[in-house]
Amino acid sequence: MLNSRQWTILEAIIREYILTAEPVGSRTLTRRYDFGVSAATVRNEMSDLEELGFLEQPYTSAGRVPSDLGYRTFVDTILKYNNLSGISKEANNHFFSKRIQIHDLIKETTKMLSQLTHCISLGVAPNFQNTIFQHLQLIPLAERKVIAILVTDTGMVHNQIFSIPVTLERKELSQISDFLNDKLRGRALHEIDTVLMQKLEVELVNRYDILSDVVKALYDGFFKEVNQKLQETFLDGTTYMMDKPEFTSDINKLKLVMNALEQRELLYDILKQNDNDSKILITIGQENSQKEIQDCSIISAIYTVNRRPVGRIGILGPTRMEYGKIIPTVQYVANLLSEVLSKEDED
Amino acid sequence: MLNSRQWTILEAIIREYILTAEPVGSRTLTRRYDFGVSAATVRNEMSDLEELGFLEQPYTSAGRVPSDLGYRTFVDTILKYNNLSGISKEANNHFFSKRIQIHDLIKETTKMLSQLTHCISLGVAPNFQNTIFQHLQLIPLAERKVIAILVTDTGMVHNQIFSIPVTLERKELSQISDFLNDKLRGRALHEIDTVLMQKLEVELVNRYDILSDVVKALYDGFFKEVNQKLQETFLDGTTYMMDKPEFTSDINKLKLVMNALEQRELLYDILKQNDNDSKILITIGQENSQKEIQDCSIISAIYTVNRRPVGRIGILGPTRMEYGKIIPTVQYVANLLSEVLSKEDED
DNA sequence: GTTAGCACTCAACTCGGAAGAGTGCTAACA
DNA sequence: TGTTAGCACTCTTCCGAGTTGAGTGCTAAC
Repeated sequence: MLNSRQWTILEAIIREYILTAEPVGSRTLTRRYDFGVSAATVRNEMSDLEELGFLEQPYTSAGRVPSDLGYRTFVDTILKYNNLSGISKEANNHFFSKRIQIHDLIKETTKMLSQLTHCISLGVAPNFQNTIFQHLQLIPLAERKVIAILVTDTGMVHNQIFSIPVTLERKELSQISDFLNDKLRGRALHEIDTVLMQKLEVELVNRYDILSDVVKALYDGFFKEVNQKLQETFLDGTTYMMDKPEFTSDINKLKLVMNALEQRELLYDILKQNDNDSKILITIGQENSQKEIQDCSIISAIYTVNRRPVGRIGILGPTRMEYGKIIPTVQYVANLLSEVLSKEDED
Repeated sequence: MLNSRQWTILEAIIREYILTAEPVGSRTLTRRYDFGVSAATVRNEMSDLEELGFLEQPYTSAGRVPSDLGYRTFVDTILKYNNLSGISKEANNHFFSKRIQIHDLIKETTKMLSQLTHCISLGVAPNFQNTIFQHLQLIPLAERKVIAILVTDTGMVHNQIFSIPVTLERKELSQISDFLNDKLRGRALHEIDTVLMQKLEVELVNRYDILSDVVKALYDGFFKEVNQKLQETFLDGTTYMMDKPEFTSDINKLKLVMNALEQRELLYDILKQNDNDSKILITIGQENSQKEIQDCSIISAIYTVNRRPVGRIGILGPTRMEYGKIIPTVQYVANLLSEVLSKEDED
């Protein structure tokens, strides 16, 4: 589609614009890059590239700016030829050495990611639907209040407080825990559905009195599909955006983006979208379905626990970003996180 | 110190400035308020008020702006005469009805607070040093890994994963849990100090082998003073600041403030400072020890669990803020939170 | 196909003047 | 003696005109 010279020029324009955030003109470009042709020729090529949709002109007689399509082809190319400049090795495992709680771990990881990329970092806690039931413990908390603690194979700990119609002794609760542990240990959480729970409920009621409530509460709290929506999301590095010219000029743009991100559901959708196998996911500008962030690009990567994909971590920044550096950084950090999460069991 | 007319004028200036964010001059003031004297007289009074330090002049021949001292006296007066205009009753218990997890509860509460006040809201999770040990449960997680779950009287659940030199069976861990529960139930967490733990350790070692590690890990994880520093802090509504003229004009100011608040320690210090009995704490401008936020005021209130103060929740905004409305709102929300936290045990 | 040259465009900057809000001072008044 | 009207002065803000400079598109020549 594009000849080699057009490629060269397009790439140069994008690199230049990423650096300066200023529309780039034919003159400046030929001064800094040697294409073996004059500015006039470059001018003609740029005109063609605009016609083809790779470039845009903010106004007549301004320089050119890459369009979403321009960025997209740029990104596809560097991904294809793996033309990714090495990432800064600032990312160090030291971060991870002490932390063990998943919650804090993801929090710290997103923080690190924003520090490395100078973008807003996003993260979502592991989807525990894919993890495996290991142990359940019911503990009386107060009159008719029980806390249920669920431990999964990945070392994640969830707890849920709920009310039951009668007060139960520690011992009775233990018996129920034991019963459930017996039946459920080793199962993936998503296997634990209504059918299975109802079956258990029936068995239980034969043994204990009014305890369908317990089972119901557990099901609602831990296993129900809907709960995925409630999964915790993380956000960090918003202040970095205040250094980006695209936002400093118009604080309202930034406000829109921030407001959008503060809605947990939206953030969750962003990180959940297209949750397919593609390890790294890049959406540029208008490719994002959310209007508010159509001036931004998102780069996210899957992280895994014991090779099972359980969540995403990534960054959001202006479409003008250093894709060549940021993409491998996101990938690297996601890998790091996967390693730490999978290693948990050793040591 | 100030005569009645000076008070009236000072108050009018502050109200006017809070509303408009513009320096207020004698002319505009007399047009909108009737002091029974002319603009010239007001001018003289304003001059005096400036001399006394209650007002400031951005530049010669501009209007006057309240100084920190001005705001301070204003706030003290409305506090003294309880001249607080009622808060919007938007704050509804509905928010609270479903949530039970403390973590989420504080999160939602801070969110609500920022929505009500249109300021950045701050919160710190309950200080569990003041809460009472209720139940400890040790559960094996994996080879040589144990998870400890601590439930306190306020319904807070803490968990901590740690390694031990040998692998222990569920039963053995249960025995240790039982032993510790027996010894520690009913004690306030801050009572559980090195001395007590060492005593227990000695007893334990007589019964089980190498288990001083367990005790040590528990101590480090739950009871050590230092852990207070790690207490979770919450922050919400930062986007509201982007509507305030004092920040939109200079985005760097906002960046400084945000950067400061993103440091957990600093935020923690802010909410911990002067953690005395004064239920509501107001620091205005330079009264804040942190340089970055000396253009801001902080209003925070203690929240309690069963009448024991355990944390603070509050807001941060530009010194020019609607003290008359915000102070009672913060107070109200803190009370609401206290109620919910204390009620937990019923229902 | 490439290039040099030229006319044209448009944002960004600068400068000066006018407007407007405000002050401080002085002199008169009750 | 406190209050007020008037006036000169100050300083920011706004606006418009002129200038600059980077950039484009077109044309004609190589």
